[in-house]
Amino acid sequence: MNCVELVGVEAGCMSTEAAGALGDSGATTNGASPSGQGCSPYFPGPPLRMDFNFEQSEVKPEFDECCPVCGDKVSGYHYGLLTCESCKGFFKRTVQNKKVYTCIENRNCLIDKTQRKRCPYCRFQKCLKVGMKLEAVRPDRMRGGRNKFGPMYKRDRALKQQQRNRIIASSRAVSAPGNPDISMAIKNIQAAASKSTPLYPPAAVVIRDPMMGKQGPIMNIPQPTSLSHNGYANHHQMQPLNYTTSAMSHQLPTSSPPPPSSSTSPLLHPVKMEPDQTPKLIQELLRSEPDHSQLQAKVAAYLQSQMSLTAPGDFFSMICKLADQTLFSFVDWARNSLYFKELKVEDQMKLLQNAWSQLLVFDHLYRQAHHHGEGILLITGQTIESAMLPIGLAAMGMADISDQMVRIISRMRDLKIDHKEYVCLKFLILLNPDVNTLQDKHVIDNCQDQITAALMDYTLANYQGINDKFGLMLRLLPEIRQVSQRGEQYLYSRHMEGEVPYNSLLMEMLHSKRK
DNA sequence: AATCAAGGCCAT
DNA sequence: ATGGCCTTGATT
Repeated sequence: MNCVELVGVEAGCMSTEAAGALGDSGATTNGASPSGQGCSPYFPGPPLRMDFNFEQSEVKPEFDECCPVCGDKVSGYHYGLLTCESCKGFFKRTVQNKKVYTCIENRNCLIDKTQRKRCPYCRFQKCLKVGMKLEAVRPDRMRGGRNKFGPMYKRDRALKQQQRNRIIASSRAVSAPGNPDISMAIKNIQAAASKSTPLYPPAAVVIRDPMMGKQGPIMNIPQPTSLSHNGYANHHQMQPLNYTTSAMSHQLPTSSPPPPSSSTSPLLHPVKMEPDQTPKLIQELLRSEPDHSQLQAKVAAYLQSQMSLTAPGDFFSMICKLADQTLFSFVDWARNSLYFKELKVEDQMKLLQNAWSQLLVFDHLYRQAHHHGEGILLITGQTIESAMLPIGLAAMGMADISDQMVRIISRMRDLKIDHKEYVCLKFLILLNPDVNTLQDKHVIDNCQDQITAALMDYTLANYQGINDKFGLMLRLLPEIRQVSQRGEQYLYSRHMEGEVPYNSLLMEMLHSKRK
């Protein structure tokens, strides 16, 4: 069919058949190989088999998490929780030798893998903060055996496994034939999700800012915005949503992706250009875009259902829930999109774990770049008053990130990044061949090259007026990455203070950590 | 016998 | 002082 599939077939399916034949003759019955390598089959067809394999390979990967102290790779449970080997040793030495450290700075040093040696004071404080147990260090230094924390470790393991299963279950629900609706999966996961189908958006969706007290709402009902002339425009009529008619009536029927041309092979090397100057590959990529109005309605409905369950004024929790739902939509998009859906599940997981926060940031910034009204535009179509923005972000300790985002938004506006370019960049963020230990790195390399080539052709053909638009666009990506990493760090610190809603895909991703 | 979280060792 | 690897021994 296409390049990706062909590669996949060569690399995987053939060997699978061979393995199957071997299995019958009695070599290794059911995949005695520990972590799905060459013998992990690749099925371009039914996603069910992929999920099956996913479960198999995901039996006990406990240690793919990161150390809550420094972010390094965990080596097991140590003194109460999963930590890395070095923080285990550090904690042991500190307690055994009754060390007393002092901080030369302000007792708030950043502790990560590279800087953990810099300030033992802050490192030890962080150990205690994340919950390492002094009592687990033995006064008598007795070796071996078990301590009273054994059962706790066991419970924690079971809990983590449960969470994984839920994520897997939701993924399966999404990919199950006849049920392409991720919101169903979401509802299964979210314990408190409302059963009713709320109307969108209710007449008075108002979130009050904790900092503002009673002064006023900061989140308003959307007004018809300038969205209609950019890529977010939608060509949709959703009957139940008559509330939005005023906004909808402004929507132009967009240049919907041209009818699926009979030649379904977008991946041929020479970039084919249609009369409208859009490479065929980009047209294919556009087809996996979610319907924006449906997505907007879903997220808004979910958010509304959560309003009553969230403490009034808990601005941060609502934003987390919003991000969580957006994340689900990205996972859904990825799983159904060109290239990605053909990858091995292990690689899919790694790519998503690498890209999730960048996708959230990029999507958010792109939305702002095309929003010319007041305030911040949310995925739900609601806006947050801009007057609140600096205060809100500063209150959340994100003032510096906010500055950087404003600069990126302004550059995106200058570059006039359009929807097709947005889609390409999304793929480029997701299909990052530099992610560690990818099984099919070469395939992803190839995808990256093709999309890059198509994007360059498109941009050169359509934006001759903007000097080096292509290059400048690509240079946005490292900055987006930087913002997303700082965002992750921030989220992690809030999580440690117990302020982030638990059991979310957001947290699952945050903890999945790569490297 | 296997597991795995304690403590110990030692090159860096 | 650090941190990767080794040894130990109660629990399963």
